This record gives sequence, structure tokens and C-alpha cells, in this order.
Amino acid sequence: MTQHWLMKSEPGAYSWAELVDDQSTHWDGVRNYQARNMMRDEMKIGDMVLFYHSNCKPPHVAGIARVCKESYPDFTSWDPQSKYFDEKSNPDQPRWFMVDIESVESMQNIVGLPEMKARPDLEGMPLLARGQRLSVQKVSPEHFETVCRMGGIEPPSYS
DNA sequence: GCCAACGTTGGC
DNA sequence: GCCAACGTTGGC
Repeated sequence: MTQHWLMKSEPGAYSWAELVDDQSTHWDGVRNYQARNMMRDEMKIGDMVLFYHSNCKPPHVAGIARVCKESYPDFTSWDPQSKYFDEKSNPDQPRWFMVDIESVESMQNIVGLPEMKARPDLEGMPLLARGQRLSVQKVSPEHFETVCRMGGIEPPSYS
């Protein structure tokens, strides 16, 4: 059973273009317990991800990605050089976890937040809820497919 | 740059 | 365990 997610990144921090270039990346730097728990406990290889650019004009979904490695400790959390350093995390008792994702397909056209807000069939999508700040969110299969079609691509078929 | 919403921290 | 203060997120 394929699950669907939305993951946020600021383009200046790590962009969709960079993921396409890198092909895959480890999703480091999440320092929120709810988001961590979803990555650590629920995200499985093959799960599909809407890659969302936040803090830009307009905020938008830029492409779809796939989970290609299940949770493991976020090693940046015990690297004093890292901006994500957390003194309460260490290799013996890691506090933060991450997954790896790989790029799958770029949207033909980006799907802007205003467009999504205007769609009655996206009602209830967590991203559109007031005050929603979680950088990792669940997305229903229907909402995932709708966003794909809005972006001009066919939703991937699953076996 | 503003500010609303939310999470975390820490005093009590 | 409450809650005020503070920091961060992220749309606008």
C-alpha cells in the first residue's frame, strides 16, 4: 500500500532542481517531533512524495519524489559544524531521524499554492489548513493524484 | 518586513 | 503540570 506525503523545502536551502541533479538525497535537518515520527515510523520505501517549495513566490509543488531509504539517524544532529547540530543527540542515542528520497518526475508546470487553494477537490489537504507548518505531511492518494494532474503529469501507477 | 500560528523552554 | 516568554515557520 503506497502512502503519499508532502515535504517542504525552501528553494534556497535545497531545491527541486538540486534533487533532480543529485537524483537522491538524505532529508536532513528536520527538528520537529511530529515530522520526525512520520519519517521514523511511517515512511516506507516506495512511498510517493510531493516536493514543495516554501517561502517563495508563489509557494508551489515542483515535482514528485519517492522514498528510497527508510529511516536512519540524522547524523547532522551530532555534527558540531552543522547548522542542524543538537547537543542532545548522539550516535548512541540519536534524537533525530531522516529518510532518503529520489526524484521521480518534474511537474510540467509548477502547482502554486493559490491554485491549490482554489480547488474544491483539494479540500482537507493538510497543506491548505490554517497555520499548518509541519515540514512533512500526509497526503491522501486522491489529493496526490489531483496535484499531479494539475502539474500536467500522470500520477504514477503502482503495482 | 510583518505577523499569526504554533512548538519549545523553563520558572514556579 | 501550568503557562508566559521566546523562537521559528512561512504566507502575505
